[in-house]
Amino acid sequence: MQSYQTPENLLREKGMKVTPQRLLIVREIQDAGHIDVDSLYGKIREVFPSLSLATIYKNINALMDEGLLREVKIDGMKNLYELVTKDHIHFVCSKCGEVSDIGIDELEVSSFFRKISGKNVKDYVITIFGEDCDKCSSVN
Amino acid sequence: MQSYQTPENLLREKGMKVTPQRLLIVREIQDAGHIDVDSLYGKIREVFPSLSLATIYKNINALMDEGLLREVKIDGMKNLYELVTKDHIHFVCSKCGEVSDIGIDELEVSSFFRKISGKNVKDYVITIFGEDCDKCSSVN
DNA sequence: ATCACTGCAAAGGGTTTGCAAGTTC
DNA sequence: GAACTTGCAAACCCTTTGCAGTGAT
Repeated sequence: MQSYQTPENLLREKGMKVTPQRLLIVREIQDAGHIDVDSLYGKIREVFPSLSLATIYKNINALMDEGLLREVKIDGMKNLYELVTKDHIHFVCSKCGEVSDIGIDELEVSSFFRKISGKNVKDYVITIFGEDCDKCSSVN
Repeated sequence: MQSYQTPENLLREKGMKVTPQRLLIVREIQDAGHIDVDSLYGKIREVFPSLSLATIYKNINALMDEGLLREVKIDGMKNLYELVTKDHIHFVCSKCGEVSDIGIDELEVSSFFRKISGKNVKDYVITIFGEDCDKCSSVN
């Protein structure tokens, strides 16, 4: 299963060269779950101070071209990036802005939307907002 | 109901000055349903050739600040803008890129997502993709 | 040895800002 | 007449591109 691949294998399977910079970029995205360009840049520079923003962008684009990475657009936030994994939707905490994945049953969701829209739903992008995020709740 | 207000009244209710440029901007967005900045700029310039892009942006931001306008972010498309109306989700045709509104029952959708996520869903942004759009289908 | 990647600097595209002139209320 | 809006130009992101040098396979 793709989700359990090491970053290195993910890259090799796509025929991408495994450079230390690229490997760390993938690892940091994996660790973060969802991350924006600047935060990623900051983290990578702790290890490779000479790394340039252009390299971040080139890698993000290369990884998206290979289908390993996905862009996540949420209102009022910078674009985030996440590794492509099996079906999930995004939950965003209105208090702290934390984005987390919620695993779903793809067919259940498709058929729900087919029912209410009358359309043959091939794909969907769903973000739900609420205030009961794990992080905030645990701080109460 | 807000949805049936004239553009002029929408602006007055928010205490915004009703200039000819602004009025036309609101009308064009209303007509288009969903429109990107450049298309809007093109349309407005047919009537006001001297209108500047900065004015488009200032108005978009002012209208969003007043809660009259909403930004619609869809992968692979320029940002679109739509007047804020009652609950709907977006259907995007994978063939032609047409974006259309699908009216929904807000409570039904909330409770569906509460059920599958275990979260107290306060809001959501949903885009569904398919190939059976009205425009494409009618051309078959 | 080849092809791809990195890093730098410059260019590009989209959006915002400051200010003077004009408009709405 | 006060407050706001427009239009222009300049400034500001954020992102991409070109190219020379470096590194992976």
